[in-house]
Amino acid sequence: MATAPLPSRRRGTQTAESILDAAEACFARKGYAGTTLRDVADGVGIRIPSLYNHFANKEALYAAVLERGMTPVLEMLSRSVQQTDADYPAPALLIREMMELLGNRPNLPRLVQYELLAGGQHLAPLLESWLRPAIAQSLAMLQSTPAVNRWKPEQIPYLLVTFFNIVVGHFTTATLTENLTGSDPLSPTGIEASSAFYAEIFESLIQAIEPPGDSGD
Amino acid sequence: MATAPLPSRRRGTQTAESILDAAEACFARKGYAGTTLRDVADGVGIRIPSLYNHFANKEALYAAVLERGMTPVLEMLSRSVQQTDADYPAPALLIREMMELLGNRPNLPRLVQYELLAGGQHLAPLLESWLRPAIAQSLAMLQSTPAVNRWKPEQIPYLLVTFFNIVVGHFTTATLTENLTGSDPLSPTGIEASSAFYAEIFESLIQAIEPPGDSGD
Amino acid sequence: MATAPLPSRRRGTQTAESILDAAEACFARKGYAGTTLRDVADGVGIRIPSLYNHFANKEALYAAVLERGMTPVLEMLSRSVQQTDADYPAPALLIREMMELLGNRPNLPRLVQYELLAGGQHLAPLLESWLRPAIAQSLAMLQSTPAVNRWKPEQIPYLLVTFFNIVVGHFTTATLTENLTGSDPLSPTGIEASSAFYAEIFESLIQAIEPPGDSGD
Amino acid sequence: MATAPLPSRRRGTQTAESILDAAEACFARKGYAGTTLRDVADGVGIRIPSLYNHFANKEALYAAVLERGMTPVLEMLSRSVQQTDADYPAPALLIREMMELLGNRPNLPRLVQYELLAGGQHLAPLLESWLRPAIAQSLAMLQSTPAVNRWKPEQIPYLLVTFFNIVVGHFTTATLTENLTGSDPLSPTGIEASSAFYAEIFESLIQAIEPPGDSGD
DNA sequence: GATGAATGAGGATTCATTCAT
DNA sequence: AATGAATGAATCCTCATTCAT
Repeated sequence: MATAPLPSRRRGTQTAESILDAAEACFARKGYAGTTLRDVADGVGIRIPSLYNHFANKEALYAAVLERGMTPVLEMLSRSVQQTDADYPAPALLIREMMELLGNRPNLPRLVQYELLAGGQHLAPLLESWLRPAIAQSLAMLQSTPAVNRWKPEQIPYLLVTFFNIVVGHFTTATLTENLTGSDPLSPTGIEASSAFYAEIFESLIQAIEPPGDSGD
Repeated sequence: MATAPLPSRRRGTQTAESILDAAEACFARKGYAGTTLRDVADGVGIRIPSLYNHFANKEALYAAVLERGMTPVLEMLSRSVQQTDADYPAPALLIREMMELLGNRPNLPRLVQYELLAGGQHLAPLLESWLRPAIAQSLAMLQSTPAVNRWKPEQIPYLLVTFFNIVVGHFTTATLTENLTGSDPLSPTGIEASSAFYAEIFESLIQAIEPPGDSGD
Repeated sequence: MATAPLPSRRRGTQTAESILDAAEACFARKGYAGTTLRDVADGVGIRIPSLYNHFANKEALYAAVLERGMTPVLEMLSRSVQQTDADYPAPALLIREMMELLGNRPNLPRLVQYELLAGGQHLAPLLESWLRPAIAQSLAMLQSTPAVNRWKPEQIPYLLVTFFNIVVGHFTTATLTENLTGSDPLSPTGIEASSAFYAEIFESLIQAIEPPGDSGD
Repeated sequence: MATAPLPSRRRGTQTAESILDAAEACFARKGYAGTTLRDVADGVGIRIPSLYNHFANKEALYAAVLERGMTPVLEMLSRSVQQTDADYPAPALLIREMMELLGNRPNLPRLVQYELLAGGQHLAPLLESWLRPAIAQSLAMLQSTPAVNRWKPEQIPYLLVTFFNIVVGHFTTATLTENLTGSDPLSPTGIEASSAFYAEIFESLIQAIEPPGDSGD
């Protein structure tokens, strides 16, 4: 009875959600220009004009996909940054969490990569409200680690970008990687192994460097 | 005088080259689906049908762009790998060389990224003949470094992918990076600085790790 | 009032029918290759893309035209054949009926002739389900006429083809004929006169032949 | 030595002839609209612009094909008509000769059929100078046969058209016929058999009709 | 909320033709 | 005589969008 007619508000919302699902898959797979509203409508099982009952146009649909997809990512980022109070393993932990999140939503990194290639115009507003402060704090955090004696301050942003590229690239180069290793880097196992690997790299990079001349080789 | 009459055959070849130039820029900027033959033709300054005097269709043009663009990269890779006989700093050197090459052809990494997102179907044949053996030797090379005691054999491919992502990502996230740092990462200075940075990271990662403590576990 | 709002579904169906009408005229006049979708759209009074709301593509439109046009012809043929039980004047009657039918749909013979010249690929499926059995029975019928002592069994199919050619050719050579006779062979009068003529020819050909040596020539 | 370099005049003529050959095949197979200059050039083994060294344009090429093809047919017709002085079996003989000629040039009937469907505009000038008088005499000839008591004068032209359709149709319905009989109606055997068949029909039709039983009408 | 129908704009591709070489 | 290159015009078709139902 509770599920019977479904308050039409809810049903509408559900349709919109289905559209977002289908659209996310399409945009992630083929990019904005490569995706047609027919692709999306077919994915939902409705006709094209129905899409316009839920989204103003293709552009708005794309923006909605991006926003819905980015929200959990940005939330995690800001949350992770705010708990800097914890001792220090946050960075590596963040990478693991991010990898896990993206592993469950593998469309997102592709979406982001396409968006970046396209100029990132749609990402800007989202980043403006979320990532900006997150990055600021992230920088602060990084500067409080031992790495501070290793990397010059102006290199810190590059360190961030580097890890962004590693993590996002993990998903966008999946076919290539699979071709190389023979195992699927997007499978739970692959995600697990590689997130450990990336975390280790990260930790290694924020270690203080051995003062050269010590016991060295 | 040297350029005066231009042995007619030459003119055709030059047109084809101009088309490749324009097409490379378009495909790199907007991807395959987002690029219009009108875009390309306008870039060359000819009419659309003229494109068909030089390339069978959009697809063939794209393939030609990719091949022409990838050739120097693949050549460098294979060359670099073959000179493994040299002592050992090859890896870091390779990164610097690659960054320099890509810095002069910033379309290439974008082209590759778009292509990877699209499934890499067109990259496959190119990689098959060049990168495959290069990678094999590259693995061998890596395994002859001190890192061998640090990374498990099955992690080595991931190390490669990681650096691929770092280097390619440097170019595809350029706008984002610029937004973050305020300076253009694609300028000669930016390329110089970041290639040093990435090389340092790389060297750091293939260092033998300090046995934590000393006698280790 | 009867034509006022038109139950929307009806409107679509009617458009499709108008398209078929226009397309039939075009294809009959200029053949498949010579017909452009612009011709058809102009004939209907709609824009070209609207055609695609009703037919998948030019090819499908052509197939639909052919099928719609051939159906009454094939139905008549099979009907006519089935009533073979009647005494015997069926053949001549069939020719008259066919001439009358085609006289009212003079596009059809031209359509068929164009199609045959093109290889008859689209006619095959239609003929397969209708004409095949019809021809079988037609042969049986012919063999039960006095002509049986005149034409060898293997000539019977040629007799059929001959009449096919006479009837179809009547329409496709109309301009030539008119040029020759000065009167329109496609006018009701022309159809009437020539169908009598062809029927007489047919009857004459299925008469038993005079045993040569009778009353001489 | 006589065949060595081939006086360039001759060579040019030969190319033109090759073009006509290829064009004839193309036009016969696919009609005017369905034939592209690329088809023709490919058939000859030259490039498209070279066609223009021999024929002003597609239209002129088509006219030349038609004229070259029709000439022997029209010559035979006029020759055949002129020898009416011979007793009388001319008609049946004409059919046999025509079938033999067309059997060796099976492109011609298809060419003519396409041309008729297209309106016969290009055939008109040819017919004007040849067929017109031929037909006049042909009518006279027919009227001097026993059939004169059978067919009304105004039916005579239809008799001619009928045989035109039978003969031309034999070639244009070849695929259909083959499908029906299992043997190729365009093979030497098929031509031989069917031309005998058509001749017999013709003779039968120009016989005086047997006054059915009584003393006639 | 859903959809059949219509359409302006545009997209890849073909075609006949021209021209310089 | 032959042809590579260029191109205006057209062709088939797709796309995003609108609107009446």
